Amino acid sequence: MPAEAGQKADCACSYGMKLSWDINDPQMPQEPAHFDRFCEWPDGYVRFIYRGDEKKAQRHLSGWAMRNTNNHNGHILKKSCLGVVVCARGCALPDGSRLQLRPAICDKARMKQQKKACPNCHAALELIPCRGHSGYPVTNFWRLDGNAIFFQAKGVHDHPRPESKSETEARRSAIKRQMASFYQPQKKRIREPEAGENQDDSGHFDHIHPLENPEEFDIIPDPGFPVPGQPCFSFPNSDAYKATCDLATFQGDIVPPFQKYPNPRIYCPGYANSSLYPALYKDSNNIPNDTDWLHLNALQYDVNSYSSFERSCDFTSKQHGWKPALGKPGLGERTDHGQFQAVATRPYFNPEPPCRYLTTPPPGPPALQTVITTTTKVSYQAYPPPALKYCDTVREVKSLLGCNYASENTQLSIYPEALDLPATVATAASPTGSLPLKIPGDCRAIRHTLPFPQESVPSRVDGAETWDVCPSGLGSTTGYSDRDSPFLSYDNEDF
DNA sequence: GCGTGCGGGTAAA
DNA sequence: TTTACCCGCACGC
Repeated sequence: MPAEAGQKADCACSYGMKLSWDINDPQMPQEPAHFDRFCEWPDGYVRFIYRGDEKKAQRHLSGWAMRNTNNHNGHILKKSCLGVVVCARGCALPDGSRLQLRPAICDKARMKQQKKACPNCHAALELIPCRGHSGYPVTNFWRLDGNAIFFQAKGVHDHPRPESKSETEARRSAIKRQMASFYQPQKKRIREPEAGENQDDSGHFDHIHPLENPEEFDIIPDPGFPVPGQPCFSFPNSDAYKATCDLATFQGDIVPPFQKYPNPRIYCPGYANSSLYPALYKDSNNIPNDTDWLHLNALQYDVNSYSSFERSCDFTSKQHGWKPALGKPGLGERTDHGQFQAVATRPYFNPEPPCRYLTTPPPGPPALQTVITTTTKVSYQAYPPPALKYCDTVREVKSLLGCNYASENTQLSIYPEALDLPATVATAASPTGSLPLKIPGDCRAIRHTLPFPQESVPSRVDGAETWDVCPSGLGSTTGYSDRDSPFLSYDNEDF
């Protein structure tokens, strides 16, 4: 374990974070001596430098459902997170996990996707928008410069991980294969006398009732919170697989009778009157009025990934007192800690971790003007490099995290400079060094590492946007998929 | 059909 | 001016 932890610790401090640069810089680090391993699930204010021949980096891949965002900058590709699609009821799957689908990137496809029913409870699906960056979606920036691909993420995903792209693609391809192979015998049976007993649609479901839990076939079982004993599914019976596949596929085309529910308050009782509902919640007035809903989802959020840190350090978070928040919608704590904008605008998750350390919540929309989130026609200005390196104090936090490495096969990149709460003014990360870069909610939101008993306030370094908790590299890329193995299943392609 | 990248355009702050 | 976001288009798989 020590060796493993050490390896992860080495990866934790990405090379990109060691160097001081910002995606908006007019001049990027030239010919980096090292490159980072590709991180499929970047989270937090992280930066990576990938090799120019890194295929995944070239494709700007991400486990998160990122869509292209026009920043009117041809040199820097900006992508924003779409969030995750979940069951509106927050139904629990047999394994205790939650439905966490990957939002379709295409707007049209996404709208279509949201009209589908939960494969588990047939309730409506809901898109949980990402609000991890001061109330706005987490943004990722890609920039090709020389022989390196620079990546910078801004924001902390405040939602569970969706199904990764690779998983989605694998599942879709599997579905196609299975569909092709399944319908052949199906047609044969229809022609056979004994097969004509029930061939209509309703009968179809009756046939496959034992498998009417297609949630097993399209589930992200809590990516950051592996359920012991059921990391993946085993289906010795391939026929059952096929049947379920078809079922799920058909279900996906069924418009549920209760496609939407009429009570938006269920999303966030504390912010029911908020006019800051995400744009993607244009139809948020159709939310299931299910008293369990909020609890379930709050629980899900706590259990899953209410932040990158929990995702990577979930066990640690419990060990250090976050678990009591489980199941608590957090209204009281919201009151105690104020309304964190990023959370207040998105009522889905328990905002406790991000809020816990907020002191003066913004009464209204976040001070976005002080947060550089895009690269729109950036007016470049030279700025002095930071005096300190990012990882100077990493060791300290690493020690804090030492107890949680076993929690997940992901790596942690902790950049404690951002843990410095008072240091909400950063200069290094800003392309304009002379311009104080205030990091309002988003920076504070990631200070959820502070509950550690060994809590210490690392000396401020620089670059408030450099705090990083990233299940990066092989840990997330391989371990996550392998662990969860949701794509091993067969499910509705529409999901 | 969908993902992806690009770019025009608009609204809000 | 900055930023987010909508939309359409083209291209590739």
